[in-house]
Amino acid sequence: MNKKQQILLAATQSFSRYGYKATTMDRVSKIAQVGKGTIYLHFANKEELLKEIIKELAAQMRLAADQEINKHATFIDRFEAALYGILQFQERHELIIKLSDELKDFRTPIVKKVLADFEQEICLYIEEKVEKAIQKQEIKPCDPKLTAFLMYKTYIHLVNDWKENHQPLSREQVVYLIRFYFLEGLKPAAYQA
Amino acid sequence: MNKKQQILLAATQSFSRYGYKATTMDRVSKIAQVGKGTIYLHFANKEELLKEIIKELAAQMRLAADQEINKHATFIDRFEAALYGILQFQERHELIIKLSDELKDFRTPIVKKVLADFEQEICLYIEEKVEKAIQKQEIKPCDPKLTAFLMYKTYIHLVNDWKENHQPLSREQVVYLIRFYFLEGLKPAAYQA
DNA sequence: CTTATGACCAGAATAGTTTTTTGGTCATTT
DNA sequence: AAATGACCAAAAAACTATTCTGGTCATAAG
Repeated sequence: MNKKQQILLAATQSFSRYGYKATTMDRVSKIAQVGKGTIYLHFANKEELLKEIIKELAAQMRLAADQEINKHATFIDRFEAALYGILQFQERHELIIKLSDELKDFRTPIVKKVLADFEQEICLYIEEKVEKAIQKQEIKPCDPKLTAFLMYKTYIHLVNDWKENHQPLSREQVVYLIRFYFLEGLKPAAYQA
Repeated sequence: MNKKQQILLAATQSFSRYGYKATTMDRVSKIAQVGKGTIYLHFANKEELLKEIIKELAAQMRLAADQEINKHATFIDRFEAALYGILQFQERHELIIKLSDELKDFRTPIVKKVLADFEQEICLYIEEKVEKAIQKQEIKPCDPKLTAFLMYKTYIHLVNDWKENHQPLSREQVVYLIRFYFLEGLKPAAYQA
């Protein structure tokens, strides 16, 4: 029964473990215990299969963040809560990390496009929240698109890039640091006046 | 006469225009109007030639930044001035940009290493300045290494990555934005108390 | 004797060719 | 109507032949 779910699960597994290129449709059908032709009853092609998985992942992250957000009143608390919500997805992130690594080794245009879409999806989400916060005067006026872009990139740097040459940061540290740099700023209180 | 300078100039030119891989030692010797063997009297090999060029570039940037810094009294002014100083290097940056692009297309370990060294060089420089500023209590206490890392990355994002999908930012905008996000923070004045 | 050179060579990169793999189809089965 | 897997064209990989290039060094110039 529900063959489509089996296929999605199998594909997610294989993409996460072996990457896009090294995942064959044959293998997916084997893992899903489904005829290869069956995959094509549900997905137009390999690219669409990956796209759908990523789309679902983005939707789930959005949902997780929104749920956390609703528990808090002030922007700063909501901001931290949303970050926590997203950071819970550790295993799900593995797919994204695997695809990012793949992009460094091979030049697979499909993977590049899918990841770019994912990035834009997340940035748009952050952008929405930033816009609302500006309207409510919970943060200073700023370019929401640019702010979202920098927040996302900073998040990636703290979670992924920093650990390449240094001790990796804990979830708590990441949340603290983003709050510290984006909300508080480095200027000491004495200078504020 | 001063053959070493001729070689450095020729190599810089060719590396900037064609990248590391596509620059042949033959071509460098031709441009420098020097026998190929002569290059090897001054540089151990192709890698060392690039390294030396990058090292000099880093030193020049450091000097430019320091000179600007000395003209200003407060950390914020010095910070902006140093950024301006570095941003003046437009043409010099072309070498770095070319090498960065090359890294995306081919997997040349030497280029990767050289660029990583360059990045670390700049981060170390920023780190020094941040440390001093903390000591003088011109900015809040923070991890200097991490702060330098984020500042550098943010700078690169604003100057390079942002323009891939958006209108490029002017020098003035970049300086303003780094100041805005790193020093001021998004938290509005009302929240400060 | 010191400095400079470019013909030369081994190994790397590239181009060309053959073989294998794989995304996607569709006639057949369930 | 839903599912399958043998099948095929096209892409990737493996292999080979050819060209290119970093680095050397015997020789030349100063």
